[in-house]
Amino acid sequence: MATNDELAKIFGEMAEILEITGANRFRVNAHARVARVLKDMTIDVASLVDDPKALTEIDGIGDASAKKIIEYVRTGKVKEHQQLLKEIPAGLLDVLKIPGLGPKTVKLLWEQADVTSITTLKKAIDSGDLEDLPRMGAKTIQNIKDSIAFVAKSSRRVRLGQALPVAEAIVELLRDVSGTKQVQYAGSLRRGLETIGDIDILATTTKPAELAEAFRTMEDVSKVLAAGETKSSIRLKTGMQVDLRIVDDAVFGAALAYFTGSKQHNVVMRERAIKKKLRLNEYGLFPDDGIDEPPQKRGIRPVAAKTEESIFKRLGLPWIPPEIREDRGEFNISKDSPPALIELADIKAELHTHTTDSDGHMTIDQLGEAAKTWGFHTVAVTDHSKSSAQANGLSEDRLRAQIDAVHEANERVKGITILAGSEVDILSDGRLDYDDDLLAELDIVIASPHVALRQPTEKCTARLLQAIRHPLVHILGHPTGRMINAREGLHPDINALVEAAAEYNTALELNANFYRLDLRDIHVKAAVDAGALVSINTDAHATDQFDQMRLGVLTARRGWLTANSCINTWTRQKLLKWLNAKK
DNA sequence: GCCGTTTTCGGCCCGACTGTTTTCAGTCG
Repeated sequence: MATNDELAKIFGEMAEILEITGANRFRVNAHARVARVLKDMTIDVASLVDDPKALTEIDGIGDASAKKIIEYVRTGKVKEHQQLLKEIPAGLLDVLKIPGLGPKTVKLLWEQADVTSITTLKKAIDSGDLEDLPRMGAKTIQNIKDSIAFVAKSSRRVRLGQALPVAEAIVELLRDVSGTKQVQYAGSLRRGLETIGDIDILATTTKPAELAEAFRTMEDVSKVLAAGETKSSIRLKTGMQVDLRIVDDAVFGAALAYFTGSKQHNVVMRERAIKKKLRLNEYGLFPDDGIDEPPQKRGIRPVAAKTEESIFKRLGLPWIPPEIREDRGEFNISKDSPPALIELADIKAELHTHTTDSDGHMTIDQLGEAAKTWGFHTVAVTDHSKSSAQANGLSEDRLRAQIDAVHEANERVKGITILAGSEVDILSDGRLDYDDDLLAELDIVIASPHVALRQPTEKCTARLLQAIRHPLVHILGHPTGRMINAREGLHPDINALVEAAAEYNTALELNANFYRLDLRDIHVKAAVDAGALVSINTDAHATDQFDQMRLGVLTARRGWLTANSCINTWTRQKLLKWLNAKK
């Protein structure tokens, strides 16, 4: 979906430039919203340009944006975007990305100190030119210096699987501080986003000063960024930022909803409140009496605050799971029958693992025993195929020997079914790495792309479709091959894949490894909408990696997946029947 | 620039913290 990404970038840049040049802030927001909508779409926006009505029917895209989208698809550029780019030096957009510097300050730096890039900003700081500017004291200048150094060192968002254990450790630590009542992480982490910008933690306590102090003096803190009465903010030595909010126990629900976000979801929540003559903030849902001063400061009692449920209910909504609070349709779900999103406890089988026969670190028996401790009824051995030489992929003879070994292990390891399978490479032309005769001997076949991960959309879509349509393939493994923060991977036409998957009864894998999470959330949603089956697997190479299943489940929930559409939740009988239908 | 269970025009979400000010602008989430 290259067009969507390109256009999202263009609209994002337009929003940023408009912000710096001081345009109407609602116009700025409108552009930023179009960028977000385009990024979230799985349909190629280029396929809609022949029908302008289809474009403007999308929430957030009006006549003006539709015209620009059509212009881009037809001509490869947007005139207004080009004109805006000429209005500011290109390097100024990098300056805007420095934490603490917003559009107002960037404009000031540019107009009054000739700052046009991070390089010229550094020079301006060193020369002392900034000191004469309004609101530029020694502390502000030092903060800018620190932020530049920070951005240069680590501007990346942290992967979910790395942030989650850190947050859990901090929550545990704070829970043990005297006076603490409730502690929970919120923000993008609670929503299960694939990467996390910073960790938000919410707490209630009878001793706020002690809790804040304990937080700011934790072992791995490198810098205290803020130290207020209710908000503390720190940076860890790893570069991750963590915010702690201390709130009153009686308004924990309101605060939790507020700090869980997403920002877009919250905006819609507050707008809904206003329509009902109410006012929503992190202290609760209040009657709106038209007075500007915040109601909680005037002693007005909220109509809902203690729990998230009470707030949703008062706004005429069911409790919405955090993972789908993205303003991607969650406000349309039925109050009486909200979707029953999949849960970790629903998972009864792990269908993608590697043993010491290829590049894994566990034997078949160890794999079986480990899977049992997770309460699974079935686990599949799916080592790499011969082309994956770097991963010690199995030759035909070695695979045949492994099939026998799996059957023998099944006799030894009681209480679980171990399947003989393979993660067979999808070669660059769409053929599989083993002949059909051998694949037919396996209990389960996962076909995955490992090479040629830069193929253009058309070519890789055809390649993956060939695998989906193959009569012996059960699961398309990690369909895009992306590695979060490291490798783009393929950009196939996801809608074509999910439709074919539904038609050919082939499951699409949601690989739960925290580097992959592939399918990603919006791809899962596309699969759900198309009625395709999904298989969540850890791709475990060692017994301690089964734990990553929860990351896969979080991502699946973000894609609105329910248990019955996930083959890993099925009973052994149902699963084996489905697998055998393809032999 | 977008949108409509009071609207095709007139609105468009809310509060904490910092660093600078001497009552508040700017940024962030």
